[in-house]
Amino acid sequence: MAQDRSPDRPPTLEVVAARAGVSRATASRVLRGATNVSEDAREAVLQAARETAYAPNHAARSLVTRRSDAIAFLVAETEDRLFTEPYFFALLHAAHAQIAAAGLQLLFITVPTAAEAAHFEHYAAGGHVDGVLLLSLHGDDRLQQSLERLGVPTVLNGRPLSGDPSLCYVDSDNIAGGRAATELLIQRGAKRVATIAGRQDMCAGQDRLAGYQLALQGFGRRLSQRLIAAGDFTVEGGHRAMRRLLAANPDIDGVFAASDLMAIGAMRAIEQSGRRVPEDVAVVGFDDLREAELTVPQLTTVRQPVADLGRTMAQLLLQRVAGDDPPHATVLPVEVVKRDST
Amino acid sequence: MAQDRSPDRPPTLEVVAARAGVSRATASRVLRGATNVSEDAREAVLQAARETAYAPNHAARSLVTRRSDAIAFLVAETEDRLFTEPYFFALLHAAHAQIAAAGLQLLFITVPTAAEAAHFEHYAAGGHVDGVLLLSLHGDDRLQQSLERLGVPTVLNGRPLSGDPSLCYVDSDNIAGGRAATELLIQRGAKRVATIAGRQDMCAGQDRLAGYQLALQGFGRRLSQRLIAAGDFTVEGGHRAMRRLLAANPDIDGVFAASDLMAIGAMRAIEQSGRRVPEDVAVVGFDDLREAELTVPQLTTVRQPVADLGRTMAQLLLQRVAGDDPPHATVLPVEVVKRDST
DNA sequence: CGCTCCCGTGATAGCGCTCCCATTACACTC
DNA sequence: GAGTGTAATGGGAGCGCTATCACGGGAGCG
Repeated sequence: MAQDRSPDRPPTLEVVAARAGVSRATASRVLRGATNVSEDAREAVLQAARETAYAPNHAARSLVTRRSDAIAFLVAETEDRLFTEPYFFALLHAAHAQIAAAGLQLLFITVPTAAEAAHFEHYAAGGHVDGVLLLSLHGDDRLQQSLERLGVPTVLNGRPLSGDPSLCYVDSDNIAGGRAATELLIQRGAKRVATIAGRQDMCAGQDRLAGYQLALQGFGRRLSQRLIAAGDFTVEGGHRAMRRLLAANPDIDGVFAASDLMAIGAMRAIEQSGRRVPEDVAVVGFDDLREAELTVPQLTTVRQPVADLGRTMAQLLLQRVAGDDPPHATVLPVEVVKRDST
Repeated sequence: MAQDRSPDRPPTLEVVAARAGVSRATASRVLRGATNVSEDAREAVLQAARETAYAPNHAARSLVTRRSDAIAFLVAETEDRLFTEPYFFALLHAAHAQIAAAGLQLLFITVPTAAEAAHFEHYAAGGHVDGVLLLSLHGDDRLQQSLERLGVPTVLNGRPLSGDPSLCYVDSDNIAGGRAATELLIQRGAKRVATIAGRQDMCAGQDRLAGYQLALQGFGRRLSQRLIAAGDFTVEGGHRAMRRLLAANPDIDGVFAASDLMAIGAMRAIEQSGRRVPEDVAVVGFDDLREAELTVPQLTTVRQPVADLGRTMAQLLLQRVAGDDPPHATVLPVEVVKRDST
């Protein structure tokens, strides 16, 4: 029965079972870690598997169990900028560690266009993934909604823009971050605190602005539209926004920028206007990029728990794949990193 | 025959074939794009597939074809630092685009420990991946050698340290880059050009140093060990190395740092010594990180063709998976980006 | 007109695994 | 000693697909 197979074919369960002197069914039970197997049989099978360097055929298993044991890490984003951000690679790393520890595979997939998103939906509907970790800067959740409807559990990074409470997501506490950053400026004595807001089509941009406003209200200050400049999360955008702010309000002495890159642009504009950071204008950023330590003066900023974010997303997804129903909204705390720009 | 199946099961080939009024075999031929199918049959099948939203079952196909249609993106690296580098995410992105265009899946896998590497080997031996894109900063090629022996084609990012000519790799032209950087310094009038070398257990570090030496020789200058400082690719390492260099050779007027981060540290040390960049000491880095544009003065550096690297790796691997035998060594040109530090 | 040739097609045998069910062996009870 | 229960095992069907082979029928040939 344990006759040799065609050349170079990996050993099958059949071979292992024969070698161990048991049936295929028993060998399968052992290798799956099922109960109801005698100690003798277990050891014999394990040894036979070791000797033959047996590796279960994933396709065959998947065919019958109807599980793929694969999770998709889906990047639904057109911007190439994404791929120059260490943030996402760190997220991927942390998520992968969890997924791998659970014995699943991680498929990396990008769907830059709507057509490709539709194709993925189709693919997922075919049962090729057990779940999806979704990355979409814009919190666009149409794809997530479709996937959930198809019965594919998903977890989103960031709050869904639609606010659909049935969707599962993990986010940094952008509101608390914006608030803490602004409060720090006020506590350090800033009288007139402006903000450079991020893109308002992203929930991170919205929330950080909301945090800024909450902080001002908390200190009983009036909100002024003149102290809010629109930015786009880039260095240039921050630079332009700061110039506009200073032109309209020369007495500004504190700025919360909704990203480090914008903060860097803002610091440049402040210095070009003849003012000093932090003596004349204090600056706080958001993200804690590596760049934040390289600026002169070093940038005070808000650090996101990136690894935690990835880990949590993966854990929630694994729970959902297993049939649990964990909380849908998870918001992780951020941390203010005080450096020299305040 | 086209009877309904159990609830919520995706449609099978059987269903599509019945709907199109042909046999499973013919439907399979159409969907695989095989020839020898009449135009009528083709259209009928295609339409039936569209109507039923048919998605082929990957596991079933894989089981019989003995191909997984999956490529592993394997990160064999312990350093978490890796995951804060935009370099690798950009590489992953470019490689993925190629792989996806060829209709294959990309598995993201990290093997930080030897045990996990062994486990992956085992897994790969089971025929679960058709090929491997290998990332190992240290050019450690034992894993690559094992995989090739198992019949799993691999392509490495970076030159294998062992120099084994049977291994397939893609690398930036670090030697030419180091040479061009050093030559630029000389052409701009530097008389005494030092280098801060990268880690010598990585081929990138070795090659960039070799390029520096070639440039000096090309200009008929004597090589001096006193002008070579050991660095570790970090800001702090660059800072320390530069201090040592200046202490031993106060007349240095040009420095090639084998990474931008080290160049940033070096610039800081130069300024702390009371010298100016570039008037007293010109500086060139390597990598063209985003940080290079943010320094004051902006850093002249050597840009690697990251996207090209990823794309080329994927293309070569796909060729190898298809049975071709493309050239084993591919070295892509780098480009000097001139800014204000020279 | 009979022959070969070949194109398009359908029937069918698995790929390697899990799962359901039947069977065995061996206590234990009355 | 016959009946009942339980734990361990084996037999076999079948997951959805591809690949091999055999077959029917029309074109081309002598």
